[in-house]
Amino acid sequence: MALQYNEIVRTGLARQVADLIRNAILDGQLQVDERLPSEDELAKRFGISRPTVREALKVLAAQSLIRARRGPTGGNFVTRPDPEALARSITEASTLLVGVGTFGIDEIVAARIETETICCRLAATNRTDEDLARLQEEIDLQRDESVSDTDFCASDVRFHRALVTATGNGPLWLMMHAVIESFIPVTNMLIFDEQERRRTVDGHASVVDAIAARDADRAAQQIRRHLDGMCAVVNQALDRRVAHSTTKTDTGGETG
Amino acid sequence: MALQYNEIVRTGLARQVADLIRNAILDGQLQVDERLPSEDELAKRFGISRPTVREALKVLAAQSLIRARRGPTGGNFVTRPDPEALARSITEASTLLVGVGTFGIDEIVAARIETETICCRLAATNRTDEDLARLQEEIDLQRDESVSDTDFCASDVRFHRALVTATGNGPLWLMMHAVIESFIPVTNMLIFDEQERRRTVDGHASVVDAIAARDADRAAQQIRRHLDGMCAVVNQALDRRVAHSTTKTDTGGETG
DNA sequence: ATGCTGATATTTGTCAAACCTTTTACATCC
DNA sequence: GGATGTAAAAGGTTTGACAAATATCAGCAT
Repeated sequence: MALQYNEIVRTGLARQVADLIRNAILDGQLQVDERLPSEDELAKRFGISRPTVREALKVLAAQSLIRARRGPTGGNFVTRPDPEALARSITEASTLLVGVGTFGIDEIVAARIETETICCRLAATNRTDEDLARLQEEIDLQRDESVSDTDFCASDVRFHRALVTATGNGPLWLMMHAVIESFIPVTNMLIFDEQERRRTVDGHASVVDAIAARDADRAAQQIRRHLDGMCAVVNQALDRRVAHSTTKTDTGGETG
Repeated sequence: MALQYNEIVRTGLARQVADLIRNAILDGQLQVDERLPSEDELAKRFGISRPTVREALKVLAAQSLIRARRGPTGGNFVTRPDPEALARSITEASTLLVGVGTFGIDEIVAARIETETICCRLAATNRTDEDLARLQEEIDLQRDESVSDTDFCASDVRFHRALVTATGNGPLWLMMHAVIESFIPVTNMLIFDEQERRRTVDGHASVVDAIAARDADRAAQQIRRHLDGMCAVVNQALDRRVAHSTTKTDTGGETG
């Protein structure tokens, strides 16, 4: 028989084991909260050492697919997928992407305008009174001129988060988290000054007014006006930066 | 002095090390493509053993924050964040969320309608000729009645992916990927039959016509009509399912 | 001089066996 | 019966070694 050159496995053992278990979870062969065999057991079954098994399990734990508990009733268990945990990890990774200049500011602003318009429409329709109170709370905080710029920006993020929550739409909430937690700060960082604070909070207030009245069209119109205004300021800031950097080489991140 | 009950460290060593290195990367203390100290070196510096260091590194590698290479010039390197890799991991996690019934079908459909409307508007404005060709290619494939249902659904996913790409907006592309790769299949699975195929491809064709003409409003209107129609079919399917399950207990997933 | 070959050093990958820590369950004692 | 001790089970960590990959460089033949 001619020699078979295929099927030599070059991926690491830990990686293979992690993939096997992950697929078992994704296929539903392992149910939520089900306990995996003990690490010793897994090592024996796969014919590899326990440290290697542990590396594989750590990978899955890092992806929040399993969690470990010690003790006689302990072990590694399949975790129920958690939107919040996923949102956190998306935010983290997305922040990193933004940090290295993967996206252009113009793209980010455009994405914000479009997606947040949606949120306003849906929020106007589906909001509860608690959602409204939550939004108003942030506006009140933002009107307080004694809060620091840092706190103001944090409140800005919370405001937009509350806006998404008010849509009552889980999938949308998940999608928007990356935007809110990583795109908003990068926008704010670029444009922020004293004067902008008043403009920002006024824009927020108009939006909430429309949402309170359950007027989807007006809410959409208001957030659009707010963000278009912000867009203009961003472009000004970018122009200034370009003007300043004409003499020296541009070290800023570029759109990939 | 009264006994201080505060904070004894309960997190594992591997976890702590992973967090330290992760923060160093996120803070920019470790640049992209920079090499970490060797595993032996890290173990010595942190005062822990190498397998523990490796568990920590595996966690970071699982999050695509670092990659390892062997050999004299090898080591663990900070990776450039990759939108594609992030999109894949979001898709995987999102699929799992959908699988355990975290979201209701109604929510998913609503999110699809709103977000894909955006995509159509932007695609109509920003599309290139290649984008258009890509979209048309999938439509031609979908018109072929000899392709299997599985292939048809795969083409459906590719169509919507091409739609997002045509917007030319990176951040939006990232956000939409979760929708496309995990929300579309779950919708299709529910409603699919022979008759739907014709309706679907006709809807797609109308959308592409409008995008070809760079008519944003018509594109938005067409995708909305397409998805509203789909929504109706979904509701019918759900009603049927409810009718069938009135005798037995409902085992379906609920909105969390 | 040039180009291949092979030794070497470095670094990650894997293994084995043990010990430590946490947690539960059960037995024990007052 | 309730507090307390004890054993067992499981993950957490350590140690030390060897295996595999791979860049570098000396050496050799052309």
